[in-house]
Amino acid sequence: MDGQDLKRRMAEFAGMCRQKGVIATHQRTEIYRELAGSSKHPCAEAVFKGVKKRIPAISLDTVYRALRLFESKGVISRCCTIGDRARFDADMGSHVHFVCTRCGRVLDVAGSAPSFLKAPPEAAAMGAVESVRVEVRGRCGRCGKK
Amino acid sequence: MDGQDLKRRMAEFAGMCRQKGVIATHQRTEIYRELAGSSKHPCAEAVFKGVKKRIPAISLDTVYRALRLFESKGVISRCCTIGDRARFDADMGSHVHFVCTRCGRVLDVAGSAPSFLKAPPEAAAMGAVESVRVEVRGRCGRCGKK
DNA sequence: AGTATTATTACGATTTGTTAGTAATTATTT
DNA sequence: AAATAATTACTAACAAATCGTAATAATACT
Repeated sequence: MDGQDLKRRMAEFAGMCRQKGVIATHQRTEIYRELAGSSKHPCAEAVFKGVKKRIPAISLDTVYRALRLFESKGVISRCCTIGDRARFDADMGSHVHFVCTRCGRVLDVAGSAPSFLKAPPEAAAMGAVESVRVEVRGRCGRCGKK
Repeated sequence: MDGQDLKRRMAEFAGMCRQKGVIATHQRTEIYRELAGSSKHPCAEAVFKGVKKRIPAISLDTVYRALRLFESKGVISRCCTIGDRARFDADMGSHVHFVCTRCGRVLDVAGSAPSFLKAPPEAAAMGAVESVRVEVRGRCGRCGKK
């Protein structure tokens, strides 16, 4: 995620908020920026720490509220739970995650074939599919070297 | 899961415990049986309630400890988190889950094509893959009829 | 078999992630 | 600029999960 990408994401954020009736306050904008500017799929606490550098008076509670609001409006997604902390992702496009079972890092798998992101027909027969989540678990490169 | 299947699973459990140095105590055996005998992917509390019928004095803490131990030894897996409760699965084979976003049910998707359970090559390049988890989210048949 | 040793269980108390109530603050409307 | 509505920050609460520990059960040893 370079500066250009982030800029585009922030513009999209403003548009989504307008469209979905979410007031893009200063705090919420910075919370989103923290999430969109990171490739770490951070937990609420990590987002809080990051935003705090720019808005020292922000409260953890506001971060939780904003993340929950964003999620309910489809602006971000709760991508997985590592340990017992929920991790978030500003990228709403279909993609695969690599989750390291040792260090807990969540990495984006670039350019995954679309076949991995379609629901199998047997699942489609079970109900109305809304989304498909593919998570590859294993030991990441950094943890691999024992 | 019929009686025959459960019986086979319990035998496999004994073998896995022996192999992995886990003492198969009475409590642990019943905890595993509760999980393997259910197709509901229960949370810790639900396992506790089930086992309690057979071992009234069992404590919730013992259930948590056993589930954590089993997970760390690869005997069971924590399949997902619904609401804020972790759900568990005794089936360690690759399979797809259908998670109902309305009622929280977690259903097994039978007979999914193996292509859905293979890691994409891009992911395999990122580290040592241990498992692939596919979660289809949507409204289940029961919740579908409004 | 009986004793020593080690591991597990149950209990209670704690910790921790997350949510809720509310007064003060900020943004929006008139 | 005053009034109205929404959001924020604070504190407290809640619930899932964990930890310390004494009692208990299981294993190893002789």
